[in-house]
Amino acid sequence: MAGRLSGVKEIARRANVSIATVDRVIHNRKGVSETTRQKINEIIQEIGFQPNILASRLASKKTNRFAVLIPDARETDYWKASLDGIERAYQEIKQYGVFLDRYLFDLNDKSTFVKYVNDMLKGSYDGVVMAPSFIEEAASFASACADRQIPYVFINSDVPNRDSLTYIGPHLYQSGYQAGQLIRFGLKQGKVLIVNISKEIDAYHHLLRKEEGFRQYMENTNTPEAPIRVEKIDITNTTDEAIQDALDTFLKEHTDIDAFFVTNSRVKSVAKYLRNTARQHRILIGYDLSEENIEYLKDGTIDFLIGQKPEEQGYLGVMSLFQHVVADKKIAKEQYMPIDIITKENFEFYKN
Amino acid sequence: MAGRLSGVKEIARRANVSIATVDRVIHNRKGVSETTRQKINEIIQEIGFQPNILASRLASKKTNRFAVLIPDARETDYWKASLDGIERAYQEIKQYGVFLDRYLFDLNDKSTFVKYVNDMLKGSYDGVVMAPSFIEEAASFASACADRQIPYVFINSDVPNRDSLTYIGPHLYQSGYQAGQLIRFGLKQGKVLIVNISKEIDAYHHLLRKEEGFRQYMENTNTPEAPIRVEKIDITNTTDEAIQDALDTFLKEHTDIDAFFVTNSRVKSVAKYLRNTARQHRILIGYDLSEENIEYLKDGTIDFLIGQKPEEQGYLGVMSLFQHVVADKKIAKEQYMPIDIITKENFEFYKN
DNA sequence: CTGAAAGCGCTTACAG
DNA sequence: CTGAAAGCGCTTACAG
Repeated sequence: MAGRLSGVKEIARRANVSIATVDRVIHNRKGVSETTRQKINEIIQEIGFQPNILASRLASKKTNRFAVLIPDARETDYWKASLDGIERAYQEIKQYGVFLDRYLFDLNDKSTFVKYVNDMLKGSYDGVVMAPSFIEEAASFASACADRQIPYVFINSDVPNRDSLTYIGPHLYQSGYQAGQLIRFGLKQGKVLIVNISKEIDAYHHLLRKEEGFRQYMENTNTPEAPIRVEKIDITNTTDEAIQDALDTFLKEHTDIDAFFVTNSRVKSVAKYLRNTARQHRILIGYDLSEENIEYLKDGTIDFLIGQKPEEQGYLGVMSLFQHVVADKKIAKEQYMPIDIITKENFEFYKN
Repeated sequence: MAGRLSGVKEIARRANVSIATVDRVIHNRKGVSETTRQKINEIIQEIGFQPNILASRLASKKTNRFAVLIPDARETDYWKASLDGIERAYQEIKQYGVFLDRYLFDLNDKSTFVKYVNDMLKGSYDGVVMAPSFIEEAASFASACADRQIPYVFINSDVPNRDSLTYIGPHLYQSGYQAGQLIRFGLKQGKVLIVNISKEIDAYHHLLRKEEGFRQYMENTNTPEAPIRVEKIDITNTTDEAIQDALDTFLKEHTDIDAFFVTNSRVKSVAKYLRNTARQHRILIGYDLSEENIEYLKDGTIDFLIGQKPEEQGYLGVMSLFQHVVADKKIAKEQYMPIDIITKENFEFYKN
């Protein structure tokens, strides 16, 4: 494996000490004289020693327990994909003695989030991955983790001013900015409607960041000859019926909308409306590769979907924890997902 | 790790045999009576035995040697990225006793390809990853590997009718089809020029597949009211000067081109021409996130670049070999890369 | 056909 | 502050 001239045994031989002492130095344990510590460290440098992580985990029998806290997969394709990524990561690392508990809360019931948080704090985990869907509750959970020195990772959305190990998720503002580019490329000039559909205050905050980016793009690129004007509608009753009604009412009054930017995966509801009311094609852009959204992409109602790589988020969430806790590697503070532009023509090549 | 009640020792205890015999059964080695073999297999099923791959590799000291054969990284950003991915994979698997040799041939000198192929055949490798840039030579190399029972993986481009372990790379036809969608979305109607720039017959063949996809999209979506007509130019002298001249000559005669589809990373040369001759913006789409291309994306000369994930290709090439040879996993016959749509607004979130 | 023993590279008590 | 020995779960000769 690592070769016979580069292991702890070789270091011990060169330093004229036992391998136990070498081990102490490698792991910065105390009980070694400064002299021998230095000598050993020099040799480590010299031969470029890299511990054999297989042998290390095998011998130590050390295990780690991680926990993930995300919305229940049954809710949406999005969280299903995230969980898939989590499982994929787990398959890769479980052989290293890592255990993983999954807590799947109900997005419509904040109390399940709180309950699981309490359970998790009792569980004495070595690391946590969470989707901070309920910002305040997540923030206080983060504080509790910090107090207990438990590293935690945010996926999908961030909580400001929390010292997480890393944030893994979309760059919301920039993805709105990207949507702006696509619409301008296809529309040239006219009027576009931003559609925010959400009943959750917490989530609404995220939609606004996308809206900001979108508006900024239009502002930056507008010219007097080819202006694009922006309207917006907030829909807070999220039953499908209510959404259809809200759109109908709005569009009866504003008949000159050429394009729609829906700031989340609810784009399917707008697609449904547009397909039913037909007339002619109008540009429609939204988020996420849910099955329903893809149906509307296929039939041409939706022009573009912006993908946020939920599977990758889940995978990286767990792997980042592993790299940090087990492999002692440096982790980037922010890991923004690519802003995937998905069409009828390329969606088959994106799993999520 | 795997828990004390599920290892070879436990199986041996239950079967009333030694662990050596258990090992023989696990690895289908001969020299075990049918009776004990069955008994052991039953127990393996019963307790759901999964061998500890760490311990296995550690104990066996088995090593594997892989080789990669790709164009020299100095040639282009593209192959630099591919090599990066290969190195990333290698870092992950080297601890399992895998060694990797890199053969970087000169894209402009077929003889270097042939030379390396001969070297590799002498090297008795356990697996090969190659970019079959020279189709015939690659095909005969593939045959030689097959004769020797050496699994081989094609990345970046495929060789028809060869029984590779897997193909990892773009779906050329579909990426051209995707380019068609983008141009129609922005252009609505007019005239588009396909630009093939290549002096290599082998490579030209790939460009044609993209061209086909592009043309098919236009054909499928053309209507009498909003037709898009397609012209094309092949440029086989690939010095920058010659390209500029060829474009200049062509465009003096065809002044009504509204959009350009360049079928490979040479899009930078077309961008240079368009930026220098200015007038007004015309739609320009090409391939690959090279530094130069990104410069033209940033300044607005290029509208879209289609990414082919060279880093990912390199990574998956090596990992597929590892999964097959070391971990004995099933590998999908074709692993098409996503057709990434890259813009000025999202390129920062794509490494390659 | 089968088993006892040594060993992979590292870690962990334990003894000094 | 330091070392000898046992052991992690598996594999590999070697002996019978």
